[in-house]
Amino acid sequence: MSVSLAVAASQGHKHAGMAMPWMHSDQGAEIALSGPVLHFAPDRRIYAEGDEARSYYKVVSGVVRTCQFLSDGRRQIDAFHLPGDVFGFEAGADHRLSAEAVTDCTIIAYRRRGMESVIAGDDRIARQFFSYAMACLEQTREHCLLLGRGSAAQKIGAFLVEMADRGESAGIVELPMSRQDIADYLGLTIETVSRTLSQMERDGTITLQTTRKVVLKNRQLLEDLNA
Amino acid sequence: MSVSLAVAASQGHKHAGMAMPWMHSDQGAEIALSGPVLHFAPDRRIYAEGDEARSYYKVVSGVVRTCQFLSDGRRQIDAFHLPGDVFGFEAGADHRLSAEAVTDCTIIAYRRRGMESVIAGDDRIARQFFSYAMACLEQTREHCLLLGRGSAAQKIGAFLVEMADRGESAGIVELPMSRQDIADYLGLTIETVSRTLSQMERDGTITLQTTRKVVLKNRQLLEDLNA
DNA sequence: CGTCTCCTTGAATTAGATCAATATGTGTGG
DNA sequence: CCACACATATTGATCTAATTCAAGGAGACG
Repeated sequence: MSVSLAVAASQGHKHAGMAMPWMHSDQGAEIALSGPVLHFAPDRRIYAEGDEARSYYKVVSGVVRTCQFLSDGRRQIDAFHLPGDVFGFEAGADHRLSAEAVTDCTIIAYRRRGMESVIAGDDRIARQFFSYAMACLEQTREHCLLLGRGSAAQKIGAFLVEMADRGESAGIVELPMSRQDIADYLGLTIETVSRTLSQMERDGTITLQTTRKVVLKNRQLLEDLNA
Repeated sequence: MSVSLAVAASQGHKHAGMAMPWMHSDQGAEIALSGPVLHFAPDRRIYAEGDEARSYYKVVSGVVRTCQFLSDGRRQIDAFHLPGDVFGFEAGADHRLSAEAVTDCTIIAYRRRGMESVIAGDDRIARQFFSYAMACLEQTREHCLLLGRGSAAQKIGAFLVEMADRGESAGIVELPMSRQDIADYLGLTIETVSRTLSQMERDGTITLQTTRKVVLKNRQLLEDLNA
């Protein structure tokens, strides 16, 4: 019988190092069986900024966005979370970001209490949590670099390359999110996102098979836009 | 005799919880005696992106900036580190950012080897390292929000409030860094930084006693610019 | 077939960048 | 102390990339 990762974690005896929830392991099925499984329809809120951080989550299928809202109604998307990614992991008592379903999605919740016992009880796991936090930090810094310094073309280029790297097939990028989502991730407007993609298609850098399916005709060119 | 924090850490027996290096404790003197102490003149490099991360550091006096350089010669400053702050802390083998002295400064280096033994040997310390990483993450996300969404006035306003909160005296903000540094932190040009500050002075929001000394006449107004 | 939402395109506007002087320091040597 | 040089900062005049405002299309779905 397959023991729940969350339970294994809270017991703190087992070395679950090979199957930490943020590792996109091949034992997906086992992990999928292990925790409380939740479903969300597009644009449904998973948790809000300020909610008590009782759990953290792993995406099984679909896509989740984590974001902050500003008083003027604008939104900054911090990250898109694809299957295998973990989100909602907090040091403090509350969530600092909101999380919402981008597409229909299935996620597993892990009790946070479990996490803390684990850190107290297992060095290897503690170090992995630490590494995970540092990885997030690095990713966020990369995002800062893009937001602070990039032209629209640089931002879109970097975004497409990022999505290509995270996706299955190398050349064809499926964009599960709307233009508005992309705009809010990159600090642009939907019009600029749309125009930039159109321009790239005219240049022959990409092909837009459908609005949400992009073929990278010249990936090198996209990469060269940045560094 | 006062035991070096770095040594205490590498031995991993003592509970140094109350004096973790990133906590700006009152035992500054003790800590200052404890590690290898280094001095840097303004604009001197402390380490470069890609250097092996043998140590992490704590600012004793002066100010340090951590930054990334782009191929086109531009620079994104990730953070300014004031006395008491820790920087150069990495999960991986290498530094992902460069660190440079903004002003004349004194810093303490902590052997990284120590850190790892500590994490392995002491749960409380492991958790504090984790918390530190998460705190950095939160700060970086805040920075993203500013970079992605702010107008020049919002960025400068937030920056002044941030500096005011971190500094000694509430109303008067000493800016140890150049306009170029501020520009590279906020994703602006020096001209825009200068113009925005001048405009704020004309509005009566601030007074520029000297170019590096700002009086916040109406802090509330600066805060309201953002959220 | 119509309605709704999302996306694209066009024209006008603007915030910030860029280019170009000028000014304000700040330190150095006479 | 002054005079000079050099770095840093301010200010002004354009320029431009991206936003805003305003229509149109293109799919999805009942």
